[in-house]
Amino acid sequence: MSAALARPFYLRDTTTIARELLGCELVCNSETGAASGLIVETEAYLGRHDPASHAFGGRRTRRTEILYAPGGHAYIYLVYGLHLCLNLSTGPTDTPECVLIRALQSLTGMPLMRQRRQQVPDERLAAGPGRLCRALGVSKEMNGSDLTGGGPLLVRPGQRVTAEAIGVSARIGVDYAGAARSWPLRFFMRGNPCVSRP
DNA sequence: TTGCCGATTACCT
DNA sequence: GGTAATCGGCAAC
Repeated sequence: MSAALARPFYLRDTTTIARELLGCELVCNSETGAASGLIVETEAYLGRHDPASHAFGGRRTRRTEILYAPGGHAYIYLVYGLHLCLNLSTGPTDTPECVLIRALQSLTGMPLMRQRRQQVPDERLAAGPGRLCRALGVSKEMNGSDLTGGGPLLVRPGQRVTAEAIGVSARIGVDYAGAARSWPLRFFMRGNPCVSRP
């Protein structure tokens, strides 16, 4: 079993990290049990200069504060009053960028994931940002936790993914962001059935 | 303090 | 295809 990705991994270019996270294993040790999956879909959010980012224009509030810390922390927030989204912060201090984890291929803890989710095929257990938080047992109390050691969340190196195997598209659900709505910042494993949508 | 709206999902026709 | 659910963040008043 390989060790968690360490700080230097997270201090680099956000788009590069979003690509390299594909094929890595995301592990969540919640109070109700552990589960993990291969990351098969991500999106990059480029902070100050990205109208789709919560930190656009350098916006700094209680919610976004963690993004200004060094990369390698969890940024977890509630959307639509119902669902949590899990992001991994990236870049050095004062660079409020992050990568949204959009889908996993479940790997360990599958009975628990099935129990946490409604009756769905295994491929759909974590096929979406809200779904994967539910399946893994991610909670908002995990917001701000350090991904590089000691916390409930961590990422391990996993499968090697070639450039040809990576699909690229515009991000999902950011139609409000003007021209940024079409920026090619969504990355996914081509042909993987666990991606949130084709 | 008010009011709008969202980095979604499930279920409806 | 359409939309209800549900509430915290945030900007404006």
